[in-house]
Amino acid sequence: MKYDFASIEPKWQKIWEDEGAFRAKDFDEKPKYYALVEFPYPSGAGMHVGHIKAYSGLEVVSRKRRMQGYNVLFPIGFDAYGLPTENYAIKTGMHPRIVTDKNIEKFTSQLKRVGFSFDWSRVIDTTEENYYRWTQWIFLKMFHAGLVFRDNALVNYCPKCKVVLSNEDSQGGKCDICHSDVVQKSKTVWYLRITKYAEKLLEGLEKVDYLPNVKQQQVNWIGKSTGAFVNFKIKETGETLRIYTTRPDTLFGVTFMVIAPEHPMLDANRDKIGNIEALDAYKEICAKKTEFERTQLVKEKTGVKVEGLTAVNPVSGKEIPIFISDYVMMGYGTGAIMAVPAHDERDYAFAKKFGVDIIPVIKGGDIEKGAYTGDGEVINSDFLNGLTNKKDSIAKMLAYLEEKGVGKAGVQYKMKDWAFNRQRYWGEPIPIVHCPKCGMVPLPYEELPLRLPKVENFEPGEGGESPLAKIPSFVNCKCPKCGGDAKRETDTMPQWAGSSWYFLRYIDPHNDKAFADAEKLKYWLPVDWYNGGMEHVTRHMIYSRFWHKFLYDEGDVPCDEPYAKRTAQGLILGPDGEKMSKSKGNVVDPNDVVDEYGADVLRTYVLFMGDYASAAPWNESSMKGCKRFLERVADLSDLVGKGAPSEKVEASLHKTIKKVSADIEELKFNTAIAAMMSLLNDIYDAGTLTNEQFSLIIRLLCPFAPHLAEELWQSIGGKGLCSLAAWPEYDESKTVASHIEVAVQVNGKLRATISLPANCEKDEALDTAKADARVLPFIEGKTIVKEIWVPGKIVNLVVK
RNA sequence: GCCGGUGUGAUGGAAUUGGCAGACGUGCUGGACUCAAAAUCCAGUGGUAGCGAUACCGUGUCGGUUCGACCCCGACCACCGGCACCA
Repeated sequence: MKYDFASIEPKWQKIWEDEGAFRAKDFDEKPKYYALVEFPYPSGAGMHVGHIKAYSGLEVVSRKRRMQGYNVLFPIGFDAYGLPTENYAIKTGMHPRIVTDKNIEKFTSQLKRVGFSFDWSRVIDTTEENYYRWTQWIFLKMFHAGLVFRDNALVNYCPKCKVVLSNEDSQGGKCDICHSDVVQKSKTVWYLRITKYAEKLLEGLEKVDYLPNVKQQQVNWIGKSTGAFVNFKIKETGETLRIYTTRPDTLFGVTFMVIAPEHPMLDANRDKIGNIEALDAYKEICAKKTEFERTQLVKEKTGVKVEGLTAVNPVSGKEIPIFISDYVMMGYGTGAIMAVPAHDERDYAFAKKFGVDIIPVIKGGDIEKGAYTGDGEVINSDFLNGLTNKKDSIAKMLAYLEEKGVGKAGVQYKMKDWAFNRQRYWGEPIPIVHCPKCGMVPLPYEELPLRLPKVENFEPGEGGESPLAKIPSFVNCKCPKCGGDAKRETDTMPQWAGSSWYFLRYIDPHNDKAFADAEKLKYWLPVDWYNGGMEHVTRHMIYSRFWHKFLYDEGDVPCDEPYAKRTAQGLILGPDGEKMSKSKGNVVDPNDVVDEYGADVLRTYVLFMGDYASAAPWNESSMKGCKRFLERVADLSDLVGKGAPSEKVEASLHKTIKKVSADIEELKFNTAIAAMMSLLNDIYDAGTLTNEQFSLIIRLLCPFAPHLAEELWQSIGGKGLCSLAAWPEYDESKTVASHIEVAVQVNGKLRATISLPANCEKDEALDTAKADARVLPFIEGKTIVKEIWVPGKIVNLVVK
C-alpha cells in the first residue's frame, strides 16, 4: 500500500471525532483507567515538539488500555491564567481573554493534527467562569477552615514583574517568570497554610507509586527535621528567647546566641538595647541584599552584637551574649539559634570572627582547626558526660529539658506557607471583602463566581498594586455581612491555583452544582497514572496534593492521594544539543514535522529518539528511520499470502507482542519500537506473512501510529475501528524456540556458540561444548576444575 | 556543602538486572538501479594485527568480589538535575 499520510491522517481524525471514539463513559462497567498528562499553558508561540513527547507517553498507554478493554479517561485542557499572556496583552493592547482564546484555538488544532486520543468533550479552561468559580469555591472552603491568612512578612518580590512570588516560584533566588533577581520586601499578602499539611504530604508519599527521584525531591522540599525547642531566659527582661535545634545534646557547648535581623525581640526592647542604631543599620543592609548576594557571601559571616541583652543557658546557668546575623533566617524555626561553635561550621566561622569562646562538648575534633560535626564521647557536659551514642544523649537531654519545663522535642519543616497572591490582572479574583466594621469577610458561596471585570489597562501599579485596584466599580461594594460600604480585595490568585484541582474537574467538567459529582469522583479517582515534567514536582505536585488532601478532609473527595502513580519525561533538546528556546532559534514546530513527515512519524520518532525519561537532542535524519519504518509497514500488504507461512516469523511476532506489551508499561517506547523494526526485518527476510499475522501487527502498531493502523485495518477488512479492536495476545509457547544458541566460555572468555535443544540437560550441553572444535584447543592438555551451566544461556569451563 | 542521577562505537541509544557488549535507528564505505541525482534495495561497519580462519584489546579512571562484571563493592574523575548559611 502506498503510504499517503497527508490524506489518511485527516480522514481518520475526522472519523474518530465524529464517532466520539475516545469519550470516557461515566459509570461504565468496564474497569476504569484514568491517565493524566499535565495540561499546557497556551502561550502565543504555540506548542513545540516537547509537548508532543510529553503527551505521547500516556497517549500510547491510553490507547493500549482501550484496546485491552478499559474505560479510559484521557483528558486535556488549558491552564490559561498567567503572566506571559498578560504581558503580551500589555505589549499589544489586545485583551487577555482574546489572546487566550486565540492561543487555545491554536493549541487545539495542533493537538488534533497529531491525532491524540483525548476526550475532547471534557476540555477545560481554567479562565472560564464556570471553572474558576470552583477555584474560588475551594479557596473559600479553605478560608472557613482557617487555612487562609494574611500576614505582613518579608516576601519574595520580583521588581520586573511587579509581583509577589511564592517560595516555590523563586527557587534559586530567581523569578520563575522573567529570571531576574528576586528581592525581599515587607508586604501584607495572602497565604495558604500548606505547612499544616506538611506531615500528611510526607506520609502520603509512602503509599504512592512515584518515580524514586520524584519522591525524593518532594521529601527534600518538605524538609522535615526533628530536634527540640529550648527556652533561654533573657537576664535583663525576664523574657524567653525560644530557639530550635537539632542537637540539644550540645547545650553545654553554647557560647552565644544568634537571632535573625528581623527578630521581633529587637523592636520590643528598643529602649533597653544600647546599640539599637547599629542594629537597625545592619538590618537595613540585609533587607537590601538579594537572595543571591546573601548566599554568595557564605564564607564571610557578618553580624552585630546586641548590647544590653544577655541570655542565660537553661542547663548550665551561664550568661552568654546575643548577636544578630543574616545567617539566621526569620522564616525557619523560631528565627533564633543557640550557637555551638565547637560543633557547627557556621557558628565556628562566626565565633572566630567575633572572638567568642569555643567549648568542645564532643570528643574527636580539634577546635583550633575547625568545627567537629562527627560523633563521639560527650565531655564538659555535666550529666551527659561519658555518653557515646548521640541518640542516648539527645534523649537524656530532652528528658531533662521537659522535666525542668525549659524545652521539648519538636519538628521543623523547610517548606513554608504558600504565598497565595498576584498583584496582576489575569488571574482568579480572591473572593474576599474588606469591611471597615467586620474586617475580612468572605463572599457567600452563592455569589460565586466573583467575575474578573473588563479593564482597559492591565499595567500593574507601581509598588506592586493590582490593576484591579484602579476599577472603582469592582473595588467598591457592600459588606456581605453588615451591608455597609466595603472594598473588595484586588489581588488575584497565583498561576498555580487553577491547576491544583483540574484533574477533578475533568471527571465532571460541565457540572454547575458542584466542582464534580461525588459519585463520579468515586468512580474515576484516583488518577491511575500521571506523567509530566520534573520541573513540576516541587510546585504543582505539592500544591495539588495539598488541595486534594484538604478536600479529602472536608469529605469532598473519596481518597486522600490524588495520583496513584507518577512518572516524568525528559526534555527534547534542539538539534544543537541545547535546551529549546525562542531566543536560541532552535525550536522545532510540530506543525512543520506533520506537514513534511506526517503525525504518525512524529509520534513514533519522539518515542523512539531515546530513553523516554532522559533528555535527547532532535535529529531530523534519525527521524527518517521512523518514516522508513512506517513505509515498510505499509508495504507489508504486498507480502500477505505470498509463499508458505514462516515459523520464524510467527515466533518473532509473538516475541515482539510480548516485548511491546511489557515495554509500554515501563515507558520503554524506544525498545518497543526497535522490537517492531526488528520484526519487520525478520518478515522481509522471510518474504511472507499471513493475514492473521498482519492483523496482529497492525493492532500492535496502533497506539504508536494510529492513522496508518486504521488505514491498514480497513484494508484487511477489520471490524470497527482498529483503535478499539482487541490488543494482540501472544502465545508463550510460540515465543520459545525449539533450539537455542548457547555461549561457551573457557575461563570466562567466549570461545564459541553452540546450538542446543531448548530443554537441553547439563550433561548434554557440556558434552557438546567440550567436543566443539573451537573449544578443544583451549581445554586440551588442561584439567577442567569447574563446569558451569546456566540453562539456556551459557556454558563456562574453568581449566587449569 | 547536601540529596538524586549519568558516563557504552562516528552518533541517538540497547543489553531479559551477574551470563554471547554494541539490539534498533542514524551516519559512513562499497555495490545494484539511473544519462545523472534523489528515493529504494543488497553487503559491510568498536579498535589493533592478519589474505584468512582467528587472536588480543575494549562499557569514565584505579582497585576488589566472582567461574564470569557495563551491571555488585571501595576510592577517584567528569558531567547533568534539585536543594542550599535550614540551626
